Amino acid sequence: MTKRSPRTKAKALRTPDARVSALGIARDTARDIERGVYQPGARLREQALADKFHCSRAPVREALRLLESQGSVVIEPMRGARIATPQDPTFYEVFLIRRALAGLMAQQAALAKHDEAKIHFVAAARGLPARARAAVDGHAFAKSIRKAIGALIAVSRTPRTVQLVRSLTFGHEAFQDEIVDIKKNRLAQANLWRDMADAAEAGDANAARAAMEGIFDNSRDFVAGRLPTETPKRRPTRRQAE
Amino acid sequence: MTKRSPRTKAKALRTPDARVSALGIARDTARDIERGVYQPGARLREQALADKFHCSRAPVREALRLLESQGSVVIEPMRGARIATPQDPTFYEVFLIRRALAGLMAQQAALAKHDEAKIHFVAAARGLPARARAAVDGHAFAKSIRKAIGALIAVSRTPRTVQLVRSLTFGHEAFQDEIVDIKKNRLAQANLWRDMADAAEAGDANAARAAMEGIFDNSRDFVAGRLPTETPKRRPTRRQAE
DNA sequence: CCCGACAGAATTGTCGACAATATGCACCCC
DNA sequence: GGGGTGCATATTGTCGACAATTCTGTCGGG
Repeated sequence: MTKRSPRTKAKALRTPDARVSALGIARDTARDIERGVYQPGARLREQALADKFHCSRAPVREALRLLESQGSVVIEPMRGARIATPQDPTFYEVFLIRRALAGLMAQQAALAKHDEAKIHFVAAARGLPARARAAVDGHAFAKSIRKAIGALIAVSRTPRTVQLVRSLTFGHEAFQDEIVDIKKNRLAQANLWRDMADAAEAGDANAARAAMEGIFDNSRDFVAGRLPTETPKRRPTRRQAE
Repeated sequence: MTKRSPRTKAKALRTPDARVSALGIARDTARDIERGVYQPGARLREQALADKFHCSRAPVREALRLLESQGSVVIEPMRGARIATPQDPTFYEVFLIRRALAGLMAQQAALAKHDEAKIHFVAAARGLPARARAAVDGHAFAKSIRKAIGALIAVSRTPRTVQLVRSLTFGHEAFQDEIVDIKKNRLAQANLWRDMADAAEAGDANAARAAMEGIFDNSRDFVAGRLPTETPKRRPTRRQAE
């Protein structure tokens, strides 16, 4: 007879755009960055973003701080926010860091108990070899890979690691599509994902981590061959606003 | 010609505390957290910090966002900021991340070529067991550990990783001194450092990483055994400010 | 006696405006 | 003509106030 009346009190939001808060702005802007709407190094003026989202500069500032912590934006005191540039001299080191953190995720996924998320991940990873053979180009297969990554994120339960990897992936994910564009790499990576799924189901953390690191090593062989030619080390333009 | 409006060029700082900006507040508060001024889980009310630093709430909010990105503070929407506690889900995850990144550093140290930095690191690490036996308390030994860490940083040549680990060490290094306060742990860690030095000299990256991860696992056993007695996450809704 | 609902207080989210500082441009001197 | 200097503009940092939401203490009913 206990009348469960949750304290939902008719949430009436007056603002026309109900989702224009700091978090929403950060999410939308992050998506824009991911989609390449802004050039690397482009300035993000607070007033412009405030006008775009029909709000004040305060939530925009919060959103920019959030994006900075995510790594996709760099804020310098009194000089504003800019899109982060992958022109770091530590490009290869970032690759190694991502490798280590991804290995941690695989390890945690293997240690996680068997629940629906784990079953989903194992299924997604095991299906990759078949998709690698069926896919005619790298783009379709990359989509499947991203699905498996999403399942891995869900099962590993390592939000901070995911956040860290995201902040470090900027400028690197461009290689991924190229890597799986070669059928040999595609199949090799798919098989490693399958190995990871087997290890995860068996609870073998070391094997899962080794498989994940193998995926990165497979990519590294590809990336290493084309990295040395990249050292522009100059600032092409000064004004890249908007 | 344009109109001439001569203005005062004198730089006059009106505020008595010239360095009370968001960054300064973040740094000072981070130091306070490190020194244990705030209890883990204590709330950080914006107005209280604003009063403390004689400024408005805006820079305080910026500082809190910064501290959140560093992991020493947890912010929940509409519920304010709290000092991060080991009970927070991300605490152990941060520990694992540090473990993975430290393993990467050891790995890179082993792969580095033999130069003066490597010789220095190997010597520093090999000397730890003797120092562990000679040290009468944990504090002296912790100093030797820090020296070895400095040598490892120099030889591994992973500045980005070091920066990342530094940003994640908040609230964790407090345990380190306690861990080496027990002689058994002290000796175990020293021996693992020695193993790491051996592996580094032999160029065995996997062994070096395993030794480093062993050091963290040794610490984890200590931390895990002491955590349940900390705070039982009940409902300590009393005033925990200041 | 315990559970749910209500009102008050406390705290956070957002806003518009002002002050401080960096950037860009024209001018002046060499 | 080139380089340094100073001002005008644009952008960021900060402030005080209001609105929205959550938390706390109290009251009434079963």
